[in-house]
Amino acid sequence: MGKLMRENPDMAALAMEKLRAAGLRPTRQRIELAAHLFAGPDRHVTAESLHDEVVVSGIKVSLATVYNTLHQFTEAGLLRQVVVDAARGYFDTNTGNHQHFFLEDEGTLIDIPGDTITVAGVPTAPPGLCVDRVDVVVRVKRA
Amino acid sequence: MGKLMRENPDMAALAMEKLRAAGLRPTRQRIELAAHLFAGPDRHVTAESLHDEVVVSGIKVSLATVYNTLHQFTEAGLLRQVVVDAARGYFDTNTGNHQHFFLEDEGTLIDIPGDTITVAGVPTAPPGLCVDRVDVVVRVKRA
DNA sequence: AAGCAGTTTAGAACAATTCTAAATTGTGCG
DNA sequence: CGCACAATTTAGAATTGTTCTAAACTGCTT
Ligand SMILES: [Mn+2]
Ligand SMILES: [Mn+2]
Ligand SMILES: [Zn+2]
Ligand SMILES: [Zn+2]
Repeated sequence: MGKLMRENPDMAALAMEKLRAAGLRPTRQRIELAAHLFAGPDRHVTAESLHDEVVVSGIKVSLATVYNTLHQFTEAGLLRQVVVDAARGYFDTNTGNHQHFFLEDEGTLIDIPGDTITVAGVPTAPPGLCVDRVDVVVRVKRA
Repeated sequence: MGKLMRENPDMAALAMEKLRAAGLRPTRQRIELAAHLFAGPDRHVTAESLHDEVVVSGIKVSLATVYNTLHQFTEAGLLRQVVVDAARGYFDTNTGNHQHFFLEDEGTLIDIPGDTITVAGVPTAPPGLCVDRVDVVVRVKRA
C-alpha cells in the first residue's frame, strides 16, 4: 500500500483539483503534500513530522518547501494553525469550528467536535479590536 | 521614580520575603526580578522583555539568569506560563484562574477575570489521562 | 575570615523557523 | 512540440528563542 502519488493517480488528481481551486500551481511537491494531508481523515502535523513522512514515502521535498507549503495552504484556507506549545507550530487539516485536547507528555492533539464545548461570557474586545477566534485547549496529562 | 532596589528598601524587603517563603535564596538578581514582577499590578512578561527592563533599570543580569529565574518562580508557584504564540513564551504573575485576550498584532496579553468566561461540556479526558487545565484564548485583531 | 553549596554568567550549543540567491520546473505560446 | 519566463524549489546560511556547560562568584553558616 504505497503512498506515492505516481502509484495513486486518483489521489493525485484530487490533490491537483484542490490546489487549482486554491489558486496554487500543482507542483510535484505540493501534490504529494496535499495528498498526505487531505487524502485521509483530519490530522495535525508539524512541519518536521510531515517532512519526515513525505520523505519516507519516496518523494524529494525540502524542509523549506514544507514550511512554504504549509503557510500557503493556511493562507488559502486549506489548513489552520494551532498554538499549544511554545516551541513548535502545529497545522490542522480540520479548519471548521472545533477544539483540542493537548497531550502534554506526547505532544499530540486530539480533536473535540465543535458542538461539544460551549464558551459563554466572552467579553467584548477592547476598543478598536475585534474577536478573531476563541480557542479552547484542554491540556491533559498522565493520570 | 527609580526602579532600582537599592533605592527602594521596602520593595527589596518584600521581594526577599517572597523569595524566602518560596525557598529561593534571595540573590541580587532574584530580588530585582521579583521586585519588577510583583511590586505592581499583575503582568505578562517575556524573558527578553523582562531582561531589557531590568537591565535598563541598572542591575546587571544575564539573559540566562532571567530564564532560570522565570522557571524557578514558575516551579515555586509564583508565576505561570501562558502559551499563545508558537514563537515566544510568556509568563504571568497572575497564577489564579483567569483567561486571556491575545492581541495578535501587538503580541500583548490582557487578563479576563476568572469568573467572566464559562466553559461547559468539556469531555472526559482520554483513558489514562486527566485534565490538567482548560485554557481559553480570545484572539483579537484590529477591527 | 574561610569554606562551600548555590547561583550567575559568557559563550557555545540547540531547535524551530525564515531568508537568500541560484537552480529547476510548470505553463502558455508560437 | 519546444522556448521563454514567471513561479517554485532548494541548499545552506541566517535568525530567533531557549537551553546547556563549565568556570567564576556570592550568600550563608560557622
Ligand atoms: Mn502581584
Ligand atoms: Mn524557536
Ligand atoms: Zn484539530
Ligand atoms: Zn494573565
